[in-house]
Amino acid sequence: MKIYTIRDIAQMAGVSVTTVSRVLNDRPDVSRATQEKVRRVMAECHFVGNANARGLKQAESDLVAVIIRGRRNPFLNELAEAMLQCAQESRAAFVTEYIDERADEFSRALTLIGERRITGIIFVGSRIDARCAALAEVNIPMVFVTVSTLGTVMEKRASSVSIDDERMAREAVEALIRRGHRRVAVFGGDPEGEDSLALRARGAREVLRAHGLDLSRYVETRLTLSDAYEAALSYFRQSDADAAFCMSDTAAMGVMRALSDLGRRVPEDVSVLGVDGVDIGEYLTPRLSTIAQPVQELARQSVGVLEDMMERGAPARHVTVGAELVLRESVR
Amino acid sequence: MKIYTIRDIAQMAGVSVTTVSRVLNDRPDVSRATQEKVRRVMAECHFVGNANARGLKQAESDLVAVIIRGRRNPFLNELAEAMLQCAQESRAAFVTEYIDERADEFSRALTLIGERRITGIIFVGSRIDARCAALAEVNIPMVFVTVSTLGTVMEKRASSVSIDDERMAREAVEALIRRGHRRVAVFGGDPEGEDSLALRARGAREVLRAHGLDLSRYVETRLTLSDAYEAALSYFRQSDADAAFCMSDTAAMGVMRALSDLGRRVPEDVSVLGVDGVDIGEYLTPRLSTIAQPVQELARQSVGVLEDMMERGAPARHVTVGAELVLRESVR
DNA sequence: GTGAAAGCGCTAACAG
DNA sequence: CTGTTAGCGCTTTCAC
Repeated sequence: MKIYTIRDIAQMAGVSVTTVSRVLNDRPDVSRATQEKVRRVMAECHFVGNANARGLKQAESDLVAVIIRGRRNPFLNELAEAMLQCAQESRAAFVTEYIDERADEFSRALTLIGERRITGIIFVGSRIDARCAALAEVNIPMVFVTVSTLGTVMEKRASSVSIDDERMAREAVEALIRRGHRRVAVFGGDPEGEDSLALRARGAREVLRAHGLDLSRYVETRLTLSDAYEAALSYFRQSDADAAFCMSDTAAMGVMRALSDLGRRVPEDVSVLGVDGVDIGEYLTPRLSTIAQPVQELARQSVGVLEDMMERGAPARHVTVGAELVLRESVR
Repeated sequence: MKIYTIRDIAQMAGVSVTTVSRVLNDRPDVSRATQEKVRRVMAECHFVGNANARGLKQAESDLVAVIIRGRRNPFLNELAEAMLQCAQESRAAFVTEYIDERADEFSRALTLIGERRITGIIFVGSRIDARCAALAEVNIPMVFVTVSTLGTVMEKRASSVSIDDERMAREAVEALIRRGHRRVAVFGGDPEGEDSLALRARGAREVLRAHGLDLSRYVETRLTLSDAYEAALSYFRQSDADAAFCMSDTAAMGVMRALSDLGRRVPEDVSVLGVDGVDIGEYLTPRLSTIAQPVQELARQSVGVLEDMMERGAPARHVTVGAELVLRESVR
């Protein structure tokens, strides 16, 4: 199978490479006749332009990288899918880049800037921490989704689109308390960071305090099925908690399994509440209660904000979208 | 933030671009001293080579595309992750390319060949059908994972690595029958294709026949949570089936939820058996029985076979790896 | 061991 | 409306 270049096409169509390039880029200044002739030849040869050459030439081509933390994270994948949908209409081309949860997405971003000359970045599911320093000198539009950069070192540089994590955590725990739970366990990440998990921990603490309770039932764990499962297994062996607020649906599933293993029923003995609202949640038995993140909205806004920055040089903006507490069977 | 080119580095290090290029590619013919000097300058500038330029020049760079059908498919994602792991040691660079389940991965492959000059392809979770014709003229190494191309038009051209779908389906249904089930429903895709789902349907049919039963309880559906759920809901409303063999774990989850909605207990009233062995399965209640695909093995073999083809010009090979029937709580 | 120079395929002035 | 020309940043002969 021969791979044709723009030059081959030009020759076959009896025009110059420039003209072919024009047709390729839908430039208006080509006569109908020439255009059709060129298109016909391209179609016959199954011509596909070389992206490397194009990328090399157009230093300013709009290429945005969507960096997703965790290929196995269903929520982030739902979100990425929705973003790519929104990006269809964008003038820019979007490429997804998965990165291991333990890897450093910021240095990866730097590499991407160097090697592919990307002109925009969306960080999906990143944490804001010291590693951000790597981005200090970068001056290309970026937006963080699912985490707010407000009040962090990135505030001025990067936009963010997220739910109000603190408030939603408050609402979640409040709901649990209102339903008679006094011994609320919380499964989350490092409560001292600047990320969304820390905000949720803070929100949970506030509400507990307001009700004369505290965050002493905090279980720090990675939010994976197996880690949350193990954490819950050892925690509930010696705990009288009657509710668990888990900072991701995936973690909640691990916790539910552990409870089941320990002979505790959900929700009769322990209520379980997750975060994210992944589709699998409502297929579980019992159906998982959750704080559903507005995936479409998150996607739409993040792509929109990035475009504003890229096309109109808009300054960093911080958007908060509404999440929804969805009470299903896993909460008593 | 300035983006440095190899030329800048050369200038700063007081050498020629050729030398920098040599260092960049770990060529042996550079003196220790020069090498160190260049490396130091590159490190100081956080130099990252432009992949477009490199890709443009090296028409024969080993770039393989891993085309994955369905970003939301947990099994395929597990598999892709494992493959990328194996690919770390490979000389070739691997890039993942997700494609919608309804899109055409074959024409996408053609485009990738044209625009990124890829030199190898791994199709993850593809179906073999008429669309393959598009690949007829392509002569680059390809391997299909999870589906066998043996006996199809692609047999000579493309390698494949998969489980013995027909046999595993036989084993699955056999296990169900052995446990006293006579009314086995099967949830799968088009039973008349050339893909793995059709093979499974065939295997199921054989065993049923051998036991004086038939495939009349076949429910054709897409193997997603919602589609399988809807299909099962309407099917079980008017069916006396006492077991369901589902051709993916995801579909099995949808079916379990539907059964639960209809007041049928799993496994007391209906046994459910899936395929794939995704990690979430053992966290469900009841724990999902499944035909577990050997993810690591599938990954290792597919990458290995592709490398054999790329580096040694090996002919297409067809590898069958062993799957394992894992009986858990969802089967009586 | 090192450098000069010729492109890879494409786009974008600049002329005509 | 169309063509000529000069690179984008890198690798790779081919000399020295």
